[in-house]
Amino acid sequence: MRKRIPTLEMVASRAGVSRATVSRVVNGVSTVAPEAVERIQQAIEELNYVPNRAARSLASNRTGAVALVVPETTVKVFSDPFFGSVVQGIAMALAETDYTLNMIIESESNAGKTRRYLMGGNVDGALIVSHHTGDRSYSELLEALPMVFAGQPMEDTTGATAIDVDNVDSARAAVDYLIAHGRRRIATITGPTDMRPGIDRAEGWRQALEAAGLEPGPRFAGDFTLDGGARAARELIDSGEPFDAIFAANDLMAMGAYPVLREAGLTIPDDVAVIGFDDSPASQTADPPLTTMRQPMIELGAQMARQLLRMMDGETPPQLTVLRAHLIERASV
Amino acid sequence: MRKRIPTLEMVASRAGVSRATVSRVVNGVSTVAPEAVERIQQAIEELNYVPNRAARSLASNRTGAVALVVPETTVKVFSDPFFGSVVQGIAMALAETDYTLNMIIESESNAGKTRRYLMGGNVDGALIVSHHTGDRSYSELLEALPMVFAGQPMEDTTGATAIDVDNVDSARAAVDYLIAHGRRRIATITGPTDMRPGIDRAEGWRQALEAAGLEPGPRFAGDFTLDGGARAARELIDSGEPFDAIFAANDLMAMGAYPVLREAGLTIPDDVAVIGFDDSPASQTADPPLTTMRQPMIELGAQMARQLLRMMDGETPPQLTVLRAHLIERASV
DNA sequence: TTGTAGGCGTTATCAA
DNA sequence: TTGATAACGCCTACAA
Repeated sequence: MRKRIPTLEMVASRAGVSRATVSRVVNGVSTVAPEAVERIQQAIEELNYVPNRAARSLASNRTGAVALVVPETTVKVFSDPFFGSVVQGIAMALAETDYTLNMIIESESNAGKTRRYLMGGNVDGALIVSHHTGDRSYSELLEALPMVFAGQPMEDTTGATAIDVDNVDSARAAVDYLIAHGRRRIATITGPTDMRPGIDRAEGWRQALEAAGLEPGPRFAGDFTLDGGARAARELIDSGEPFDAIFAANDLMAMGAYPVLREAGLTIPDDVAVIGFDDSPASQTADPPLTTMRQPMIELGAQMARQLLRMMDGETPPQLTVLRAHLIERASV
Repeated sequence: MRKRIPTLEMVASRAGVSRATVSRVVNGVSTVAPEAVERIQQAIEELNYVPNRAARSLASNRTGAVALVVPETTVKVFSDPFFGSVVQGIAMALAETDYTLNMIIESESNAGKTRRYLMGGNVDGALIVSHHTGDRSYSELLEALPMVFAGQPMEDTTGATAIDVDNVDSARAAVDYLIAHGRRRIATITGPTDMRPGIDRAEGWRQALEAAGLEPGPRFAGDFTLDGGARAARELIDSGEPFDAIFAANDLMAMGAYPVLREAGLTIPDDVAVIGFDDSPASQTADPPLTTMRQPMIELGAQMARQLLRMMDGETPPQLTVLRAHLIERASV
């Protein structure tokens, strides 16, 4: 039989005070006699008392919980360093508080479930690491619950608070680096053109070339996958256009290009420099190790959490906070 | 101002019945007149009613939540495909139920927090993806809360239910594969000898050789890192012992051995076959792509969740469930 | 500084 | 098949 869980009531009677006073001590209200505090704390200790969250939540109308909304597709690529690090940042920032993280997986099959959960008074706020961000289902929620998004939504969801990495700027930095290393015919393998990072990184590439007075190099579309990168690289080579560097919109595509370049008799970085984006784990073990842009994912997660904490405190934080990726120099440039 | 959240009471009055009846409908109790059900459901629809979890939990003494306990160190290597996939499996299995996943990060700084959380009636059960499994802090909890562990604890925590991969068996399968491909002098690079997987995989290697009537090949200790693998490979070569294959206890070490072998003038797989363990992402992009054993992590997560569900239903599931890794054939053998 | 008492939204036990 | 009604454990005016 499970032992009976101690209640406030039990602590009170043991300490010889009322429940109200115990409640005050538990919640750190200062208007309690030091001596009483002492007695009560001892009773708590002895009984091993832990406040019941449900009761507390019911009475106070606050839950002490935060929702972490993840799309199922992200879970599928859970090993995606992006997501993992963001969660790490969130978790770390939250660990210092008393908030609990409720992870909720969004999928086709439970579309309404997420909404119900968020509306059902289960959490005090929500962190959305989802790509469906533009969904109007969220816009209703926005007025009901403090929410912070990872990544700027495609559609300009009004009023949404988001933390994002400046993809344009970061891509430009990557291309600038290639230019600084003497490359002049810089090709790009882009991401899908219906995803923000895909678009923005291509734009950064374009801007960098323009700013340097170079003519735009060849450009081929990938899909953020290894195979997509290989395919794009092949097209690039078949096109016959000259190039001495490739800016790939992510590491996977960059590494997909590696064997294709090699088969074409090109060596990296002598004949062609390659730079990626993401600093994914495999980029380190690639041969040669891939130079890439690392996004401050942990920081992004931490910022999300901090913003949300502020919002739950009643503050109105900035709509959009932009972070910047930084270069990881390895041997592919 | 936030709109007032609809309550059971409101639904009841709108439908012209008592709260009790509404509660019955919400909870799917069948003893309600079809006509009443109809009216009530409509009222729920119109008001957009969602049951308040805290109140429900308080009254029913069940939370509808499950804790997912992760050690901070795991979060640090969150991109660890192991963890990600396990979570994915858990999430998927739980998505079909009404349980919510409460992720809780264990760290030095909040040691007691986890315990308090689990004891505080916050969840109906816990899934532990932690390596501190042997800690006695858990053994107390075991009697208070249904818990399922990922991976068999080193110390035989009594009464703990765990799902694990059979490392001995899986390692043996890997080595059998090498043997089937004609290798006869099979070396191993082991993991740390104070970790279960390290020990067990080495044991599987030994057993496979013994069963095939081969004499044990050279054996060197690594530490599951890239560098450790390289170091061990160097020792192996320097030892002068002949070998035509290496079984590395994980992919990272296998890939760490690659450049060392190459420098020694050995080609893979012609001169020496290499097989890893884990099917980590980088193993695909390695050159040559690494043949490896993939652990059924998603399945493991799903099993954990299912076992826990059973336990929360009052059943007593098996103490230990063992899964088996399967071979991913690539080009390194 | 402390205690009293009402209420938070559900569930569950009885009667009816 | 339904409805009162009493918990559930805690918070929070309000009074003392």
